[in-house]
Amino acid sequence: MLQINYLRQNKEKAIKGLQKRHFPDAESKIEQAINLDDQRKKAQTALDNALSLSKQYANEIGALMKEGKKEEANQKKDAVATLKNETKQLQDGLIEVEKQLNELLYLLPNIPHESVPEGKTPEDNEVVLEGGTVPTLSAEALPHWELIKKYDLIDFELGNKITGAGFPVYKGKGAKLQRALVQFFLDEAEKAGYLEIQPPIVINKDSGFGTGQLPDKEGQMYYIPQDDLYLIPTAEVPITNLYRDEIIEKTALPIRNVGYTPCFRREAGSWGAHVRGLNRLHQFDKVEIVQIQLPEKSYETLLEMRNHVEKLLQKLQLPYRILRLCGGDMGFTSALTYDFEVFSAAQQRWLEVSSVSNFETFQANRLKLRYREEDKKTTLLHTLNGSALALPRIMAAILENNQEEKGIVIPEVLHYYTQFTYIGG
RNA sequence: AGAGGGAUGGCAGAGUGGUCGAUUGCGUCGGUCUUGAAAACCGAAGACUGUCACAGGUCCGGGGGUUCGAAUCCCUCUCCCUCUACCA
Repeated sequence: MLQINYLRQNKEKAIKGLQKRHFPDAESKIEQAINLDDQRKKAQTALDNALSLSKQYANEIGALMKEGKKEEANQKKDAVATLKNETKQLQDGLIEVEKQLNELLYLLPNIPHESVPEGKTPEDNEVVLEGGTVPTLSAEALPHWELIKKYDLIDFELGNKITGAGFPVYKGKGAKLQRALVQFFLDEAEKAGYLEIQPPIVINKDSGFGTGQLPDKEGQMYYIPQDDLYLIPTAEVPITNLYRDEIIEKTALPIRNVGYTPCFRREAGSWGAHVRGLNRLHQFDKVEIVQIQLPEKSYETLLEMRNHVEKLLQKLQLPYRILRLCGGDMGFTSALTYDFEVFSAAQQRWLEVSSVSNFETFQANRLKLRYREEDKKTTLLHTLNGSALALPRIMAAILENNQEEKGIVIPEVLHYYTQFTYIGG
C-alpha cells in the first residue's frame, strides 16, 4: 500500500508513475485520496478534542467524588452525557472516512521505479541481457511432456486421479531430480548468506494483506473456509510476514532468508493453449529468496539477487535471458521487476522461471516493518524477493535441452545430489 | 477433547474502578570514576498518530460491552501453561 504522505509530497511523480502502468484515472484517484486524508485529519482532530474534554470531565468528577461532593459530581455527569453522543458521532464519521481512504489506497499499485520501461504488454519488456547457448536438437527431439512419459518421470494421469488437473505426481528419477534441484538451490543460497526458513504453507488473512495478495488476488489462492486460512501462492508470503510489525535493528540488516515450499495457485482464468505439461501447475515447488534492506541500499540488493539467480542458471547451463518488466506487465506490488526466462529448446519457447522484485516500502507499509534511525525515529524498510528458482519449468528446460537419442544428461552440478548422471539409456 | 490457571513495555514481574502509559528488577544507552574494562554511583529510554514546533489523541493478547471514568468489571475470540484423555 502506498503511503498517503508520499502521495501528498510527490503527487506529480505518483501520477506519472501510475500512468506508466496504464492505471486508469490516476490523477483523480490520487486527488481523491488526498481529499479523503484531509477529511480524515479534520475528523481525527475533532474527535481528539472531544475525547480530551471527556477525559478532563472524568478526572474532575473523580476529584469531586473524593472530596465527597456528590451533588456537584452528578451535575457534571449530566453535562457529559451530550458530549458522549457527540463523541460517538465523530467516531463513526472518522471510521467511515478511514474506510473509504483505505479502500482507495488498496486499489493503487506501487509506483514504478524510474528505470521501468514504458509499455503495455510482455512484448514491451526490455531484454537486459542473454546468456548460455541454445542447443541444437535433432528433428526427433521431444517436448518435456513426452519425455516424462517416455522415461516415467512424472505422471499427470495419476495426479488427475487423486487430486485433479495441475497436480502432477513425480516418480523415481523425476522425483529425485526435483529434490536434487531443491537441495542445490538451498545450498547455493546458504553459501550466499541466506538463512534457511521452513515456514508454514498455510497463512491467515493478516499475512495475505501484509504482502499484498489480499485483497488484490483473493481469487488466486486456495482458501480453507473452515479455518479461514489460505494455501500460500509463494514462500514470499509467510517469510516476509515473519517480520510483520517488527522494528529491526539497523545492525541486523540486511535480512537474508531462503525458503523451500510448495506453492499453490488456482490460476483461475489463465488456463489456455500454452499450459501443457509442466508449463503451468496448481501446485509446484519453489525456492524463494527474501531480503529486507535499508531504503538507500535496496537497489544494490536487487542487483545482488539478480546476480545470484543468474549464477544458478549458468551453473545449470541453461540458456536464459533477463527482462526488465515494463510498466504494464509489472506486478501490483512491485517497483521494479526482473524476470528470468529459460529457453526450452523442444518447445522453442521462453519460459519464465524467476521473478526478482524490489517492493520498496509498498509491502513494508502494510507490514509495519521498520528500522530505527540514529535519531530514534522509525522508518519503513524495503522488501525484496525472488524465485531461486521455480522448479517445474527448470525441470522442463533441463529435460528438453539435455535430451539425446537414448536419454537425458543431468547437469554436472547436480550429480552430487542426484547420485545419477543420466536418465534412460 | 475435558477441567483449571494465565496473557501487562526488550525480558521478568507488580498493579483488581479515579492523573496508570503504568511500581520494581534485569537487560540496553549516556555520564562519573579508570590507562582500559568490570563494579559502584548518577542519568536516559515504549509504540503509533498528530503539529513547523507545542498541544492533543490511541495502545496493558484481539474484538465488543458496562461506567462520568477500565490494565482493573462483563461478553466473546485467539494463544499459552498444568492435569486428564487421545494421537502422527
